Amino acid sequence: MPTEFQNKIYETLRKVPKGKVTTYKELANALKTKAYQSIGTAMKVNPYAPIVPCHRVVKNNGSVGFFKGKKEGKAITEKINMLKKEGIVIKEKKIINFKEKLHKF
DNA sequence: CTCGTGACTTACG
DNA sequence: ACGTAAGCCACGA
Repeated sequence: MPTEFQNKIYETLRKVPKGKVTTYKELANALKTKAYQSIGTAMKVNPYAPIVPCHRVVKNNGSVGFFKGKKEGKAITEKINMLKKEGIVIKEKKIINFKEKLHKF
């Protein structure tokens, strides 16, 4: 059972169009909170896996961060692959033209 | 309620 | 550039 906080995150994150990404910070800013870490935690427990594009959420510096609770391994590669298919260019786990791909609410 | 943890960020040396 | 520390806030125990 997601909390209100998480619900808000998912709702906001769902608005991110395909081919775009967002950051934990922007997300937090949109929610008017500074609990950046809590956002990450919310992703980890994210029960709306396909609906909520948690793979489109990256760190503030453009790093892809993590995915599916795995800190490294092919999960990251899968994430990158998905993003690449959506038009995002990634190099060394960093997004190219990050500022252009960044979606703002 | 308090405490520890965290898919974070920013600042400092 | 890199490591460490501090800060913030939500969540589970």
